[in-house]
Amino acid sequence: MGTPLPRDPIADAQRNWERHGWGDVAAPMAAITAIMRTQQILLARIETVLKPFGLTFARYELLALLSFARSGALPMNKASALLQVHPTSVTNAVDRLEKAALVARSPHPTDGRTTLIELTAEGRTLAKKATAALNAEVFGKSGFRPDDVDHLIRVLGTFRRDAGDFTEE
Amino acid sequence: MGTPLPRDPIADAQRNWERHGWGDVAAPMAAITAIMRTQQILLARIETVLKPFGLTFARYELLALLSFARSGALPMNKASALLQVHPTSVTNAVDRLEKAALVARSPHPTDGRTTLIELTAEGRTLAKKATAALNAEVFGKSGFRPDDVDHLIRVLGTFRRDAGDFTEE
DNA sequence: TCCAAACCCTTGGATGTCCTAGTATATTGC
DNA sequence: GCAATATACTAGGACATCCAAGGGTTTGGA
Repeated sequence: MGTPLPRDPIADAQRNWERHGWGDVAAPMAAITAIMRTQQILLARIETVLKPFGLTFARYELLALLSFARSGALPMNKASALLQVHPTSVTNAVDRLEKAALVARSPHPTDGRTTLIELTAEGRTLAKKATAALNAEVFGKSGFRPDDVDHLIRVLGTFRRDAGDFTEE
Repeated sequence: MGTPLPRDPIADAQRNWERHGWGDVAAPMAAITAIMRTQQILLARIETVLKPFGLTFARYELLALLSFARSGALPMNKASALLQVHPTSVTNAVDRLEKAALVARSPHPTDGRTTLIELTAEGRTLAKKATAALNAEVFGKSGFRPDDVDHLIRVLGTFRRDAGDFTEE
């Protein structure tokens, strides 16, 4: 957003940590801070691409998830688990997507507690277009070298498994 | 975050991308999604550690930044630039920190447009304690292997530089 | 059978981030 | 010197995320 800084603020922070005698954790601190900032940059790029479609990243993720569901519908709690966000965030996203006629709520046939979310034809079309845009403008231009991409997937995959995201492998 | 999933949802998404003929961008998509999720996990850990201090990550970052400033005070716009967040986010954070008597606003001596933020004694003490807690509970237990930490710092550093965060190096 | 515990979704509140103005102060150019 | 432009902060609104709490539904043990 603003002008580029003359120096890397995270490298400066790492030096500050070392200068204060926290050298043993300065590097992980820098790595974690870098992850936070990278996420911010990537999210901004994604939101920029999605804006013309009237979508935010949260809503896009839900549309994309539904578009890959075999039956075309998912229970809210399943979506919450797969997207790894709080159930209330799904409620919020579905409210807005439903208002835009991109998804529809329907009662679960056998479990009265559960609500199913289903893509409308319009929602499926928009998901396809938005995905094409993201692939072309963000994922296809990530700026990461292919080996770095593989390394990120491996390292962050291990981290997420250890953090309790999933148990496989 | 509920129970761990049986399978890695990001690996599943990558397979879905490949199945739909987007194999050329499936890996970057997975890496970027993993960064988003990792950030979410790390932020949750950080917020958990900071909660007993009555701090959020945004407010902690500001306190930490001020505690490293030589003069002990920084203009708001400088803080905004160094933290790489929107000026209104700094206004928001300062409002709350000021209400908690951890920082104080003061007019800039020569530039009437500028407001300086300064740590109070209380703020400086709290920043020190919060940093110690974060070092012990989060940065010291990141779960990343030392070589992976170095790799992350390097790869994400390049990414941030290319994204226009800074110009050095 | 029946009631307590577990589960699912929604509402309301707190935070944070950004954007778009709007106000006030500085700086620049004629 | 004064008007036009630039800069700094704040106000209000849109979104997203989480937590706590509430109401409806199902399940399972006494």
